[in-house]
Amino acid sequence: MLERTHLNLMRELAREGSLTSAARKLGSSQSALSHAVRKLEEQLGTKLWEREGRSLRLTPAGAHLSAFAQRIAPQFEHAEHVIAQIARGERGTLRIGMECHPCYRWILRVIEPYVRTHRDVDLDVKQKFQFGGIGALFAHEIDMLVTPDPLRRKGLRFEPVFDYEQVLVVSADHALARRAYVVPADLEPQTLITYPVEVERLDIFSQFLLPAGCTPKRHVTIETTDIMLQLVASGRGVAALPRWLVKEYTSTIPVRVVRLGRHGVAKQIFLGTRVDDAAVDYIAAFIKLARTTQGSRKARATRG
Amino acid sequence: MLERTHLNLMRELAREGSLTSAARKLGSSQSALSHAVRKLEEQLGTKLWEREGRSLRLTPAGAHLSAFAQRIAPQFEHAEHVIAQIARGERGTLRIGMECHPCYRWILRVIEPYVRTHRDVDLDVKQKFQFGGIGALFAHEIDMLVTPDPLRRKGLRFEPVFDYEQVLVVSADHALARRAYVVPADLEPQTLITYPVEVERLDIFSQFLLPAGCTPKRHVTIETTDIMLQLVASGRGVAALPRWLVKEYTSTIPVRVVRLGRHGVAKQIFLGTRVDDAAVDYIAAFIKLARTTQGSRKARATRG
DNA sequence: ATGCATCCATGCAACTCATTCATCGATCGA
DNA sequence: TCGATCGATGAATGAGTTGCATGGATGCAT
Repeated sequence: MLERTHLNLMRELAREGSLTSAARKLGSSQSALSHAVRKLEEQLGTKLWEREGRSLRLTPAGAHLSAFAQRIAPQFEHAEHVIAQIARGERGTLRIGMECHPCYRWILRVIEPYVRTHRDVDLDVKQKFQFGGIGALFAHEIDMLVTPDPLRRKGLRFEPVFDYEQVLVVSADHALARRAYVVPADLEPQTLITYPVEVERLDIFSQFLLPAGCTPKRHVTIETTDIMLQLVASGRGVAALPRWLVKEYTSTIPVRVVRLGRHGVAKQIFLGTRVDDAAVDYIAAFIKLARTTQGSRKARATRG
Repeated sequence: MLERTHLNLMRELAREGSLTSAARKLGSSQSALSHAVRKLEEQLGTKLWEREGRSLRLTPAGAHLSAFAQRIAPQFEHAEHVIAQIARGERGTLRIGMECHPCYRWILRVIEPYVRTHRDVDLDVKQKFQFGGIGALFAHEIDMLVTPDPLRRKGLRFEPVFDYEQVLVVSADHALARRAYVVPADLEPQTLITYPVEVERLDIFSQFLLPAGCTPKRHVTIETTDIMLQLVASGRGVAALPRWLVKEYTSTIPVRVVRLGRHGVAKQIFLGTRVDDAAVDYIAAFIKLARTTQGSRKARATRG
């Protein structure tokens, strides 16, 4: 069978033109190479070199094999290099999973500087998981889960990277627009607009309305943040979104934000990873970058 | 060092998902594969597979290596296949060298059907040689020499494949146009047009004029047959060309051909090859095809 | 023409390395 | 809980590779 050693042999022999010098280059003996060529020729059933005086000349079959070696051998070397990089955690694929709509928008702020400094890391962002984000993490379907709901499990690690406040969004001329804060009962006559996910995963329900036993008059769902805010601005309903996310739109869409409850609804974004990957450089680097990115814990601390 | 066996191992292991079944496919034992994986992992300095219950899962490094194997292993198989074809003479590169202008035109007739039946043979036609056609043949610069001047040398074989007659070409209204044949002295008042090669290689000189001690009034050279015949047609001179070659133009250019001497000047085209290559199928096939191609010996024999 | 340096080929001995066998622990399904 | 199956491991075996010594061939220089 054609082996890699044969490729190196053919390549060096073609380059040097003699067994003796090729042997020197390959750190072997002339005899070993002579034996090797002979054996390979027997295996392939054809001469590869024709003895020409006291040097060698490639046969057509040898020329083909030599060209093959010239093309393939460097790929082996490159593959070994890349695998060494992966082994050192300098290169890899970071597959990020999202479990909340606003997370996507936030993670872009981290990804942008990350891809500039980690050119050898391929990024892959997924949003749908058959068995939920945690399951995808366990099944190695993704390497990092961006979520506001950490679920402590053995083998996983969740790191808070971003504190934010979930607020109510209303139109500029809404009756609640000038209130310091709203209470759950204030939302009972309202139409509530949310992303189309299970109610249990909506903070406005799980952390605000349901504990008080309240429900809005109507509940409609919208995929995109843009359109959601357009509807809110036109007075068609109210929504609950991260304060920082709404801030990105207030210059173009006339909406106001109001605190949910006297003390507000505090949220965090967590990055979930497998503890096995704690030593992987480029994953640790992403978490570190996320922590120090604008709008993260640190930035907010200086603001508060 | 990453070897081809490792490629097959990774490929089969990734496909089968278990050492045991991969071992069956590879005709080896589970133990051998286990040892091999372990050793490879030590060499590369990284895990390639993570034990998952009682099956295996690829690590990032393993996934990369597996993808590499998936890409490269088939190329090895293809290379072995091609080399086997070359060994059987079913595939190769036929480098043909030309030593005369009309040869090129004639060889096209042979090449055309040849490339249709020998799709695995690359053809290469060259016309300039540092040390002459014979030298190029010896130096393996070409594999076949098309020439009217065979030079018997040890290690070379020349096969006549085409008989033709060299004739004088004159304009339709030329004084010599109606002669049955011309003698050397007839050309002394003429302007002779030839290809731009050494006089020794021009049959009209070496086989007709020089033996009789004659020279034409003027001697001019032209690269292309087309223009040469145009000049002849306009009465600017006479030329000596193969009869079959002129015949290809007579329907478009008004010229006449006249025999050179009472018995004509007979010529042959030879295919020269190295005797070492006599067993190479596709070279032998070319010679055989050349012999039976229209306008060759056989065809001429039927013509009488 | 002759000697010398250099090249490749080859036989044999030594050794390296991959493979196998036998066995163990772990896991999964019945 | 038992049995089947999977991968891991250690020791022994043997095939295959390597190196040494040597011989024959070739080309260059004297």
